[in-house]
Parts: sequence; C-alpha cells; structure tokens
Amino acid sequence: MTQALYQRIAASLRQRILSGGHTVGDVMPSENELAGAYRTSRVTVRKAFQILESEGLIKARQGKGYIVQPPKHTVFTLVFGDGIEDGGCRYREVNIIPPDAAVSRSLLLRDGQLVIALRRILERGGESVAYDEKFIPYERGMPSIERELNFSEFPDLFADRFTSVSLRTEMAIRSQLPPEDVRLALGTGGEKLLTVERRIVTSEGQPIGFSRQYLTEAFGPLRADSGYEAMV
Amino acid sequence: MTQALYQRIAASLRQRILSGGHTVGDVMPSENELAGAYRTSRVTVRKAFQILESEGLIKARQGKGYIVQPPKHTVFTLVFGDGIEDGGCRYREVNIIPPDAAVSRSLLLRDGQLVIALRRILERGGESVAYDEKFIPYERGMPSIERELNFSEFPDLFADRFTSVSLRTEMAIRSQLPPEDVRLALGTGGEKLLTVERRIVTSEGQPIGFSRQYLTEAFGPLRADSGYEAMV
DNA sequence: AAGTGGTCTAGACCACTTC
DNA sequence: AAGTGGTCTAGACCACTTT
Repeated sequence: MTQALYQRIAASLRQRILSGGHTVGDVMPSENELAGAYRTSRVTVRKAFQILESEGLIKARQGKGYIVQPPKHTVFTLVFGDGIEDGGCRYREVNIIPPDAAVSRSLLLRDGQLVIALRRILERGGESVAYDEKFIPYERGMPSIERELNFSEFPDLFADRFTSVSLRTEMAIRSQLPPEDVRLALGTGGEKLLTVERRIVTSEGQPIGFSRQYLTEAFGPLRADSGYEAMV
Repeated sequence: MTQALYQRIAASLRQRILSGGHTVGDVMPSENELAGAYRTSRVTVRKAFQILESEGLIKARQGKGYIVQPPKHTVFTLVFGDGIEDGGCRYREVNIIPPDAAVSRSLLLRDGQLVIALRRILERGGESVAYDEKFIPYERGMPSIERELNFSEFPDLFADRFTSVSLRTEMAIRSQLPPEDVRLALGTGGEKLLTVERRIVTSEGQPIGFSRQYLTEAFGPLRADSGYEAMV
C-alpha cells in the first residue's frame, strides 16, 4: 500500500518546516517549481499545500506564495465525552423533578415546568470521582425514559426528536461549590469542585438539554492541546 | 465580487443538510450527478464536497458516496489567551527565585536551578479577578528580562531562542487551593480556584515554559463550543 | 512583463461497493 | 457490469504582487 504522491509531497514539505529548513515568514517553493521537481502536475502539488494550510503551517498569499506561519497558542482543542467508557458508573436516580434555579435558567423553562433528571456517579478504582447530572425538559407524551437510557452519549437522547445535525453544545468550565447531596454522594468536604456544564441548543437557540458534572481532584485535570502537533 | 462556483455548490449542499433535506445516514447526490446538474466538471463538485467533509458534515465512502454524519459533541474548541487585552493588569513581581515543587516538576529542572518568575494580577472593573504566573528556567547569559516583558503573549518570549514553529502548548484545567500569597493578593478566602496551567514544550519534549493562572468566580467560566456552528 | 496562487475543464485509470 | 469516490494529467484564464 503505497502512499499517494500528494501525501508524500505534503509529508516532505511538513518535515522541512518542522525541522527548521523553512522558518516563520519564509516563502515556500512555488507550485510550478515543485511540480517540476516532482515531475507531476500543478494540481497535485497544490493538493499537498492545501493539507499544510489546513494544518495551519502555511498560508497562501496570491501573487506571493505560501508563507510559513507561526503556531497559535491561544486556540486549544479539548476532548470531553461522558467519561463512561473508561471506568465503572452506577445509576443513582432517574426521576421527574422541579428544576433548581440554574437548570431552569439554562433551559429557559416555563414557571412550574418539570424536568427529567438523570443522575449518576462515575467511579474509578473503587473511588467516586465525578457526579454527573443531565436534565431534559419534561413534556407530556414523551417516549419512555428507559429506552433513552440505552444511549450513553448525551446528544443521542435527542436523535429521534430533532434533526440531530443542527444541534450545538456550549460548554462552561468553572470552580464552584456543589450542593449538599453531591457533596455527600462524592464524600468530599465543603470545597469547590471543578464543574463542567454543557448546554445543548438547536440552531434556533432553543435549549433542549443541560448537563452538569462535578469532578473531584481524583478525576484529574481537563487536558487540552495547542500548536501544530495537536492538529497533525 | 461573485463567489466561486465551488463555494456556491458547497453552500447549497450545506444548506440542504442543515435544513434537514438530507439527514444523518443519507447518501448525498454523486459527484457525477451534481457535475451534470451544475454543468461543471467533477473536480469542481469534488472541491465543494471536500469543504463539507472538513466541516464534519459528511464523510466520503469509496464505492458508496458521501454520507451525512452526526455532529460530534465530544470535541470542543477553547480559546484562551492571556486575558490582558480586555482589561487592566498590573505588574507585581519580576524576579529570579527557586521554584516550587510543581514548577520544578513541570519544567524538569535540575536540583538547585532557578527560574525567572513573572507575576501579575488581572483586574476588571476595579476587582482582582485573576492571578497570573509565568516561569522560565533561568540560564546565565540570558537576554535582558526587560526586553522580554515587552511581549504579552507567552510563546513570544521564546521566539528568539527557539524555532517557534516547533513549540506545543499543553493545557491542564483543575480546581485547586491557591498558595497563601495568591489568596492574599486576590482577596479570596480559603477556597479552591479554577486553575489553568500551561506548559510549553519543544517537539523533542523539552519543557521551556510554565504558566499558571488562578481565576476567581468574578473572572467568569471558561467557555468552549462544539457542533457544526463552531466550525463554520 | 513575469511570476504567483485561484479557479476551472475534460478527460484518464484505479479501488471499492452494489447489483 | 455499473456506479462510486481516489488520484492524476495537461492544459487554460484570471487576479494579484513584484520587478
């Protein structure tokens, strides 16, 4: 299985940049020059350049050439699922309750409207490391909760009722004091915990789900990466 | 200024997906079909499909076609600079000190090696909302600190000494108890604060800088986004 | 004027999937 | 066998930058 020519050209150019052969601000060899050197067409060389450009290594300037770019260290990529796959978890409660103030505000609920609450505790090495809550506005005539619980990924809960493709998730990370019941469940003291809140909204801005996870120190930090290696 | 044909085709296809015309799992019209419909070549249609694929809306399957994909809600994009541009900040200390244990471990320092410490307090609305520390291993014969302080972005401090292009930043977010001096400087009690640690490493894995920011509740939460809208 | 990237054409052959 | 995407060619004209 040999690599495509444009892939090999891209790898070669990437190597030249990362090893310092071309540094920030330099102009890369032109498309025509490389097409000649590799005895190929301009389109193939161009495809290689597009890859490097999508990686942020270079930027095309019409009339000038491809310029080597400095890496960005302010944009990070954070991967955060439910943490269910890598460790035990036990269901604690599934019920229909009146929401607290934060949930009511996040979901833009009517006065008196109830929510379905799914609460779980994530365990790792026999220790409770995270408390997970998910809230969905309760509507009469909803499909059975049991069926929805078969899905582990939060957005999947809505796959039937909405065109899943138009959903967006907003995340907010803070350090805050958990309520009494969470403290007791996790066995932590009266200290603030790393909290990740997620809000799922439709493209029209209508919130349809809210989740909150309280993470103990044993859960470990959230990790994110920036720079070229994060993209390649 | 008319848009390129491949851009218009991409916009049309994107619109069809986001409006629900094609839903998750559907196969999009083939390249040949669209090339005929738009009276253009296959290459141009293909370019439109590449855009949608890079946005995560579709995925190409050889022999089958382009399949509409479900949105990913586990990969988030977080933008986090120094927060200096949008508000006041005052320098507090710049000096050469022995590092604490965490800094020493992060920078892989030799026993007894000193670090340059830059400490600042970020203010917003007359309130101290964040405590910012940056640490750089101290070497004899370093360029003057004053000149380096003209740069606000952390990675820029190293632009001269390293090929900036090969640097990567690792970020860890946790909730932890700040040391005494930070508590006093921020005027907070004995509570845990949202902490963002960043570690700048070369492509060889050599750490060359470490920063730590303690954020109060007044600073606000860190925000990240996921889903299609975050990419377009 | 010469060189650069940006867009586009009209073919070609290949590997893969479906029927 | 027919249709799909994956790769590639050898041209073309355009807008832009530099000399």
